[in-house]
Amino acid sequence: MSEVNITFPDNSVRTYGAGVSGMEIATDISKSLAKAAIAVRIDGELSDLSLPIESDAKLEILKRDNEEALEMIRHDTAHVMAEAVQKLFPGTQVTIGPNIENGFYYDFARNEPFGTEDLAVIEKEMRKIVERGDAFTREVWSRDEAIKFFKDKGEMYKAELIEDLPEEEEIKVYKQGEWLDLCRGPHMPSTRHVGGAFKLLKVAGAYWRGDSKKAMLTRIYGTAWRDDKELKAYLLQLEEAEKRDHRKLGAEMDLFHFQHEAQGSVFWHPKGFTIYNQMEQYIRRRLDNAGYQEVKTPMLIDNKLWEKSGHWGKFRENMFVVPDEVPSGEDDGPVLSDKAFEKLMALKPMNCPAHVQIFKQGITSYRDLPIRMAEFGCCHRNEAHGALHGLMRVRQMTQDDAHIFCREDQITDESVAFCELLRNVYTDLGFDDLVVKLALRPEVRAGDDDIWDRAEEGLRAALKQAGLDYEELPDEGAFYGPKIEYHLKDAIGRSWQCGTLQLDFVLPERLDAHYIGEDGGKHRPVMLHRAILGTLERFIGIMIENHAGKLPLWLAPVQCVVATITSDADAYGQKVFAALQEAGLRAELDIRNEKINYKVREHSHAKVPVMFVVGAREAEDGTVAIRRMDSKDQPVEPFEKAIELLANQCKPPY
RNA sequence: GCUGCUGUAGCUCAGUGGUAGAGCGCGUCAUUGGUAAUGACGAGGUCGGGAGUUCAAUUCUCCCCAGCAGCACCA
Repeated sequence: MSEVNITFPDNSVRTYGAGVSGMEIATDISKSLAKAAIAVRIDGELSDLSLPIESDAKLEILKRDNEEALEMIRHDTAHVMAEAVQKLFPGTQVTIGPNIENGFYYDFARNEPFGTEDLAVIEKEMRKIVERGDAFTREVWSRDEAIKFFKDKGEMYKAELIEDLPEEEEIKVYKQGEWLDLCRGPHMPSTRHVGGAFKLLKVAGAYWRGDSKKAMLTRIYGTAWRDDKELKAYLLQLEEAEKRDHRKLGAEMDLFHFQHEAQGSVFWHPKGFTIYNQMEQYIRRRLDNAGYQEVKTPMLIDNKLWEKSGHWGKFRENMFVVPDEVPSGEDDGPVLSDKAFEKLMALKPMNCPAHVQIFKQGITSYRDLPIRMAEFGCCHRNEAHGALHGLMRVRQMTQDDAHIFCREDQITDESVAFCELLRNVYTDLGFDDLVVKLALRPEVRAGDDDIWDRAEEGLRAALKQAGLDYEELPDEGAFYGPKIEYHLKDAIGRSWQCGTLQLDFVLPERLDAHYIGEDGGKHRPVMLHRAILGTLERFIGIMIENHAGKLPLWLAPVQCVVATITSDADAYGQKVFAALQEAGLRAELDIRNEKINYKVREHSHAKVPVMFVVGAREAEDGTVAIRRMDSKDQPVEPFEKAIELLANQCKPPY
């Protein structure tokens, strides 16, 4: 019988008979290891403990405390859930059940969708299956056998999955007792290894293969951990994250609201609009300094321009269309005539075509390029109702938009400059952990490959020079050019695209923009569509969640509250308050007939960063007791000094 | 838009086939209190909208609307 040499992580080598399994090796080393083992890594690849090893290999025995264990626990839990569901709800078809961050889901096809109340029942059944502790055993089937088996069982989705697997792929199924599932593996030794630290979290609809034209399946989300302590910690983290929800904080802090008469559009309250204005002014300073010129263009534009720009063809279903007709003033009868649809206008969903119109006024020389045209453009997009989400996804939005008109040879420099500007802004605003993606040429595209090569290379060079790590997304670019996307995460880990840089060779062509080149002839400029924040709405939403409402001083709607302890200090409080205002700070004076405890509590809840508490002593000495959010310290300083210090700290980062 | 869940006072929520309750908030009065809730009293609700079943609907049924989660789409 031939032998295999097994090399362990500490470089020790043991020799076994060929075909030895990971479990046998673990048992050979120690009983306790065999008990704790959940999988092996053979030459870097995760594998089942039960599979025979036929040749020399590096081997690592994985236990529950390995990083990969969580992945396996979750995946195995998904299998257990699928079995439980099929047992409880016969006729339900299984489809796919991958791991996701912090958990897993499994999509099921069933005529009657699941409700939330089913989760507890399924969970109970799952615990029985775990308790039963059947071994996960692997089998390799022939393709035809597998397809026939699943079709006979009425598992049409599984059969479809197998049919679509590449020819060379082995068809593997994993059994746990009577139940089995098509699966690539690996799995832990038995269902008992799943443990008890799992919880089903929610049900939701999801399209088969992510295609809205295909069937809607029911997805069940769950989470699973090594032990109850980890599970509890995760559930607590979810709860904490919910408290940071910008919609909740927006209401509590009196920043903004939404109502059905204008769904998807923000009613900014004075405090919220203070944040908005500060952000806008900050970006304006940044843009001014970076050589941008600000413009303002119409919101309501004839659809003839949208036809020319291509939006009417490609973006119409996202637009709000308005008839260009004087509505009837009669109380009864139709408001609009039958002919109303003949003359249409649309609320702009983007600013680009309007910017091209400004570019086209007069004659532009190559010497004028690049032209960086900025607008805090108020755009409307007719988003699907289900897409709307607080400030993150709205129907009326203001972009910190700009279009850079330049020559092709300026693309790289302009892109680099933009990436650096964006990085500086994000750093100012406290985002260092952004995710950057580069969306590359899609199948259907305009422009020849040579231009695309240059465009993509230009963006890669820009990202490199800006020192940003990024992920490439093939096929995801816009039809007119590649784009860089900057993503930020909200409190519960949902990722939102904020900044973007898009190269466009198409729109200048469609709208016939040109400049006069060195050679005296007409040339097409290239357009760079770019936004740093993306939209003020979304970015402010992200800011609120990122800071849990405790915004940096320069953005805080109220920077300082002067709170008096007794009415004897009211006059002095007035004086300090006036001095704060004089220093340009956003201040409030609280001389209500309330106890200081009450005032401190209330302003703390309102997330006011600084309170100046004044009583008889302070009035006497000309001082203030400074109380900062989340701090029990109460240093006492002369009020002029305290204000000077605070004014310094309230300066915007740029 | 699709699937599921939810919709009671300004907010957070309880509750019932016989037209409603708590806490916070709000108002009035008293209280002048040293860093996260002073006390008393009071006002406030066509129980999301419409239809149906019923002697009677906030409660049961259906439709609509909105919100939430996810999917699809996207800044």
